[in-house]
Amino acid sequence: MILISMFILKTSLLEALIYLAISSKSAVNKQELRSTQTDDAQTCETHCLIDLGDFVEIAPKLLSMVKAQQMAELFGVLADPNRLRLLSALAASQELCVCDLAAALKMSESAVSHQLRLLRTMRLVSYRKAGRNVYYGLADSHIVNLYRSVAEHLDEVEV
Amino acid sequence: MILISMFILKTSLLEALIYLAISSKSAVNKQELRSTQTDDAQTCETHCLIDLGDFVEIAPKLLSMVKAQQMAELFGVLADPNRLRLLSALAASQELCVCDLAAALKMSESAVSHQLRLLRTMRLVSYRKAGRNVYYGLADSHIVNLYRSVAEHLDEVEV
DNA sequence: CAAATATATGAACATTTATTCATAGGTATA
DNA sequence: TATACCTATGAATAAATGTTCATATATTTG
Repeated sequence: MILISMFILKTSLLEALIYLAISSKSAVNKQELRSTQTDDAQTCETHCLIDLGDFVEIAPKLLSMVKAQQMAELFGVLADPNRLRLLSALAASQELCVCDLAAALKMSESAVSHQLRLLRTMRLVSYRKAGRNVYYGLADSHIVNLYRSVAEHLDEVEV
Repeated sequence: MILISMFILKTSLLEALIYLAISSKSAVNKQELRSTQTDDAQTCETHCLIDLGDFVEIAPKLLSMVKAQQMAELFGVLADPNRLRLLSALAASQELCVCDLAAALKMSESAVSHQLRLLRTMRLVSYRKAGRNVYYGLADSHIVNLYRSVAEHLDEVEV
């Protein structure tokens, strides 16, 4: 079971999803992790753990605040229907301009632009300016692959 | 490339993430997908697509509103740091009660209870009542597996 | 039975998020 | 150069989200 998921991760595109999560601004992580580890404040009198020693063991396995925040942000990008649809459009075509994306998704051009800015900030989309048009595409990023995997499978199952 | 991701999906836990996304309330999908296909409203005069025919081709590949919404909700569960930390705590131990979770994560018991309710609604956690305590654990869900994949890899990389 | 404990929940509040609206910047075309 | 077009962006508005606070329910213990 563990072996399987390890293997999957090695080959999978999910891999760098995680990479992204920790590579960006993880300078504070270590320090923060430690504090979470040692501090076992308790609000209730009687602990429910079968073995109280477990409490100490669990602490170091907890996601640190910083990591949790980063993972949450990552998943958060994919937690909006319109962003997913934007990605689906970009996955369907090589490049698309704001105007076409807006038309295809029936969103306002402003809304599209705003969301693209977010995706651009997260480095999920590529940006190419040509004349007065700006062409967006999927960046060579792993979240994109995650999305693709999910979307492909979605199609597969639906058929 | 496609082959690879197909294989991954077959074995992967991501698989049913998607399953979940479409299996629940996808009755409206077909109808909705069609409308998205045929309707190519255009807000801009000059399309940026190299080939205008692409526009028609892209439409059917777009995520439908319903699907996008379902996928977004799915990812949304994992888009909160405290929920991720709750999951990490439950992953570290077999079962934990509300009170211990609150203590371990330094959250109020109320906040924990609220979040657990959400996780319970999404069937991500198991619920076992014993006396006046309630023990929560990770359910055998695919979203949980997605989380696990990500979290495991996170550990791996950090070391 | 009364008091204490563990959990759940509704309401209020604060924060975040996504859209729209108005406007500005930059580019092509007349 | 003036005008039209595409995109970007700040501000405002609306909606969703998460926490706290107060309270309710249920169970155990004195």
